[in-house]
Amino acid sequence: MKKPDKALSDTAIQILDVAERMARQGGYNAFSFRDIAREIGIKSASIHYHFPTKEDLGEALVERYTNRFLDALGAADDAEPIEMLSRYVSIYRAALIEQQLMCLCGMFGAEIAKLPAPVSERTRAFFERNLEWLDTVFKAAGVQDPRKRSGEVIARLEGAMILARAMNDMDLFQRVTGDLPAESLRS
Amino acid sequence: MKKPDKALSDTAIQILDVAERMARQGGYNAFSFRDIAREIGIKSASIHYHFPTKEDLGEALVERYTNRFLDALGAADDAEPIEMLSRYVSIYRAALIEQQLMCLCGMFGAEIAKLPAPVSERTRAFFERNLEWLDTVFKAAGVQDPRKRSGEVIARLEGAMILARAMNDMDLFQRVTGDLPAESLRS
DNA sequence: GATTCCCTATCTACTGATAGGTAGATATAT
DNA sequence: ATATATCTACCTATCAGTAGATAGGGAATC
Repeated sequence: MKKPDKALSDTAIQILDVAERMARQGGYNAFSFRDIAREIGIKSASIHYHFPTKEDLGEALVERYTNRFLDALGAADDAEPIEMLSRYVSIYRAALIEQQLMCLCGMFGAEIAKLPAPVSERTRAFFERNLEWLDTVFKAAGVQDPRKRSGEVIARLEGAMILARAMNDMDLFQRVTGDLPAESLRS
Repeated sequence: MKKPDKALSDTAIQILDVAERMARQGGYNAFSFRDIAREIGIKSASIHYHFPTKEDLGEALVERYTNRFLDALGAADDAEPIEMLSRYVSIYRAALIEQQLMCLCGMFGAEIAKLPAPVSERTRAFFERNLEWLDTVFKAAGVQDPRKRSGEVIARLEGAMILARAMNDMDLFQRVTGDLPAESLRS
């Protein structure tokens, strides 16, 4: 029997979906209550019922994104390190290629100096938990300085998303990250 | 005898300086004519005299940033590849550590889907010229698939800036990019 | 030498649009 | 009756952008 902390209403989910897409296209200042409301066919005042302030909405956005991300990753010891790293890369690739969107936390990470504190803290937590997950994988693989490797992996993936989108060349993401799993396990 | 295309007035330079800092902190929507004007002690209407629209200001921002960046890089064959790559990394490091700012084009690259076309085009041109510069270095070093290596270098540096800022841990940038010059020249 | 004209650069005052946010009425369903 | 969810109507602040007045400095003309 599942017992979610708070069950989100359909409307709340719609709001999050639309806001997430807008945020992942243009950043924290690129989604507005009015735009979201217009797209899902309600009034902007109604959004405040579900998310009292924009800060709250931003927090909920990062929270859901982080949970989904970690869910998709699964346990860091589910399989061999090389396979776990391939899975890690494929999640970024899917976001870029299939959704045609930037990573939400990559976007917010770039803007972090101007985000409301609760949002920036959750963004930091996203990266912290990703680093920990990767650390576990690299430790299992017996590499030196796992934290360094973990940072390299995240940096290359976030940077590759930006570069591929800026160059409007999604193949570039594949070229830049294709060998990442094997390379990052080299001693 | 130097003959600059257009000499920028002191005020125009001040506007660009303030706008660049704001943009590199929070993105394209994080600088406003009013904020810039307030900081340099003029009225926002006066900014329109120097830069008619925000789009024009954004373009000028990326243009100046790109020119300065390429100037700092110098010719790609100035020295040995390993030295040129070290120089490349050090320019990013200086921006992050000394200025405490994100790369302007890394920021705009993330937001590229929502930028005015002239700004996004110039942002793309920044990366194109950076890739070309790195290609030249890697070709001189005789590595295979220079474009792939160039993409990896840019991706790792832009991503490392985001990660270090998000984690509020500037040493992380150093750890993630410290070996980059030597590593990227390995066959 | 004084006057006229023009260019640069700024100002005041304004516009219409949009931002996030609030109060309170209303409808629906349990 | 109460809780949920939405609405209308409004607020203040800010956004980019415009029109037109003003001031100062040359340079050319008288």
